[in-house]
Amino acid sequence: MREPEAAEPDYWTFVDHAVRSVSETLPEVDPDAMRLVMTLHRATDLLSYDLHARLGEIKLNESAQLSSTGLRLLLVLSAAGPLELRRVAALSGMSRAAVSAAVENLAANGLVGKEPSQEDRRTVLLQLTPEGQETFARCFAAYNAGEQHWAATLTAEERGQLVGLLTKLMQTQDVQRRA
Amino acid sequence: MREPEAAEPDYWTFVDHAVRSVSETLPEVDPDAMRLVMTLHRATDLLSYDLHARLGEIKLNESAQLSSTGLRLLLVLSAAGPLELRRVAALSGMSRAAVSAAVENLAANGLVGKEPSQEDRRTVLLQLTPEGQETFARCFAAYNAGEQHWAATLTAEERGQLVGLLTKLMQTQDVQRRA
DNA sequence: GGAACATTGTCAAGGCTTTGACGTTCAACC
DNA sequence: GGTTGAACGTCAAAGCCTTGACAATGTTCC
Repeated sequence: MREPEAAEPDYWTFVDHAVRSVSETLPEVDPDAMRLVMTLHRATDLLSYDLHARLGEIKLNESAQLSSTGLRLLLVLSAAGPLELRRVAALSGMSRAAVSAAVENLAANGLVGKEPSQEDRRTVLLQLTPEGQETFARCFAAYNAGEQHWAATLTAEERGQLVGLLTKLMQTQDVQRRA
Repeated sequence: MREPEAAEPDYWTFVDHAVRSVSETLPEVDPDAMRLVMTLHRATDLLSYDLHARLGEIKLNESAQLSSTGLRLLLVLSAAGPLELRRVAALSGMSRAAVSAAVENLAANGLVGKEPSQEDRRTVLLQLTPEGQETFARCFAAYNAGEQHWAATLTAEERGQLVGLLTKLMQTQDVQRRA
C-alpha cells in the first residue's frame, strides 16, 4: 500500500492515472481492456521513438539520410527477394502509393532497382542493388544494436513470453485488416 | 516438426520470415531482440488500425468526425482536469504545435474551452466543456467496446502478464525520450 | 474474338505530424 | 531594477501517409 505517485505524471505513468479516472466515471468501460491497449500503444510508441532517434544519426550519403520507412522497405526486399510493388506494400504495411514514392527515393540513391516484369507488364519488380544490400547490412546492424539495448531488460524467457502473448492476441477474430 | 507455411506470407507472418532470413545473412544481429521489437511493432500496428477503423464510424456532428488524436486529447483532459497546453502535449505524446492545431479544431466544435491563465499569462488553460464530456463519454465507450473485443482473446491472467512484461520493458535505461 | 470487370502502379489532393523560428511573458541574477 | 535567459503558444515550411481517381494491362465469361 504505497502512496500514489507525485503530482505530475508523465507520458508513461499517465496510463495508471487515466485508467483509474475513466473507470470511476464511465461504468461501462472495462479497465482491464483499456489498460492493455493503452499500455501496448504507449510502450511501442516510446520504443519506436527511441529507436528512430538512434537511427537518425545514420547517414545514407552526404545529402540524404535513411528514413525509418526506407529501412523497412530494405528489410522487406532483403528478406523476400525480388518482389512486385504490391507485395512490398502488403509486407511492409504501407499503401501502394507510399511504397511507390519511397521506392522512387531509394532508387534515386541507387539502393533498389526497378524493372518491369515480363510476365505481367502492369507490375514492376523491385530488387536490392549490391549497394542496397551493403547499406541495409550496415544500417540494420546499427538499428539492431538499439533493439538489443531494449531487449536486454528482459530475460530470454520473458522475451519469449511477451512474443507468445502478442501472438495469441493477434488471433483475435473479426478484425478489420488492411486491404 | 511442421511444414513451413505456404509461399505467400502476409504482414503478420512476415515477422518469422524476416527474422530467419536476416539472422542467416547478418551474424551480428540478435534474432531474439529483432523478433521482440518487430512483433511488438506489428501487433500494435494491427491493433491500432482495427480500432481506428471501428472509430471511423463515430460522427461528431453532421460535418466532422472525431479523429483518433481528438479522442486522445479528450481522454487526457477528462482524466487530468483543466490543464495547460504544454501538459496536454506531454501527456498525449504529441508536440505542442500538434496539440495547438488539434485543439483549435476541437474548440471550434465546442468540445474544449480555452481561457488564458491568470497566474501565467503565457499559458492557456484547456478544459472539457459539458458537451465535450458527453461526447467523450459516448465515443470512448464505443472505442472501449473494440478494446474489449481484442482483450477477450487473452485470459485475465495473460492480460496482467502482458502489461507486466511491457512495464518491465519500459524500465530500460538511457532512453531517448521526448523533450 | 469481344465486353465487362478486376488489378497494378502512379498522380493529385488533403490531412496530420514534426522541426525550427518568432513574439510574448515570466524568472533569475548581479 | 534592468538585463539575460528561459518557457509558452503559434505560425510557416517540410515530410510522410492515406484515399480516391486514372491509364494501362490482365482476366473471365459469354
